[in-house]
Amino acid sequence: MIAKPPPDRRLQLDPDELGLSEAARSFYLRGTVAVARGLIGAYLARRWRGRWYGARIVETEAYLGAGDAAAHSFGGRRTPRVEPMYAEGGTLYVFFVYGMHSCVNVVTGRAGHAEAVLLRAAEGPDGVARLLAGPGKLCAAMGITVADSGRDLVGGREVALFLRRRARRPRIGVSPRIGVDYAGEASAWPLRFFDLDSPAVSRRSSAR
DNA sequence: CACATGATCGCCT
DNA sequence: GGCGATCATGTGG
Repeated sequence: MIAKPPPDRRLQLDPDELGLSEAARSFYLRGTVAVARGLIGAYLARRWRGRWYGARIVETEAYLGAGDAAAHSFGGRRTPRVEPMYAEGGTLYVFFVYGMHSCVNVVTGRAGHAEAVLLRAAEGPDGVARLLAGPGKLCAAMGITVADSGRDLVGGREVALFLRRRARRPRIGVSPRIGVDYAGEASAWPLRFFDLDSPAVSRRSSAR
């Protein structure tokens, strides 16, 4: 049996103490851009040996499916790797790139639409932020791998997404997506969202 | 600060 | 056979 990588111990959290409640299915069934914005300030969490580990999401990108040249599902591409993108909103889509990094996405909308939100950075306790600033680093710190691809977040007992009750709306900045220069005009679409007040954003943003 | 490069391999062509 | 939804490190200004 393959051992799953543990999350960073410093990310341990108590959902009750933080005033967190799990996101319902309906959260994921709105437009992808709305979900990408709504995920700023939410907590991605993973259970490991009975305890929760997680961090507050501060940077996301929307990928808009068949019509988006930057999306893995561009043109309706449907392969075993991409298959989870076609599942119901609330499913995880994790892929492996550059021979060494995993990246985690949250699928949005109804099954068959293949849209998703890439989680690019999160904020942890002091000193851990640098570990979470970037999609590959975020996955590594959380211990998330392609073995988690296809998992359902809703009611998930291993990986879950929590919203903060009574949260103030974060101030959100917008810019083009990172690392998709090959995608023609889609590379300029304003689909990256980040918390303007977080020091943990993966790259200091130009756009304000 | 702005590039430039290497590492490393699964996936698609 | 080529390249990528990345990252760390190195160079030069």
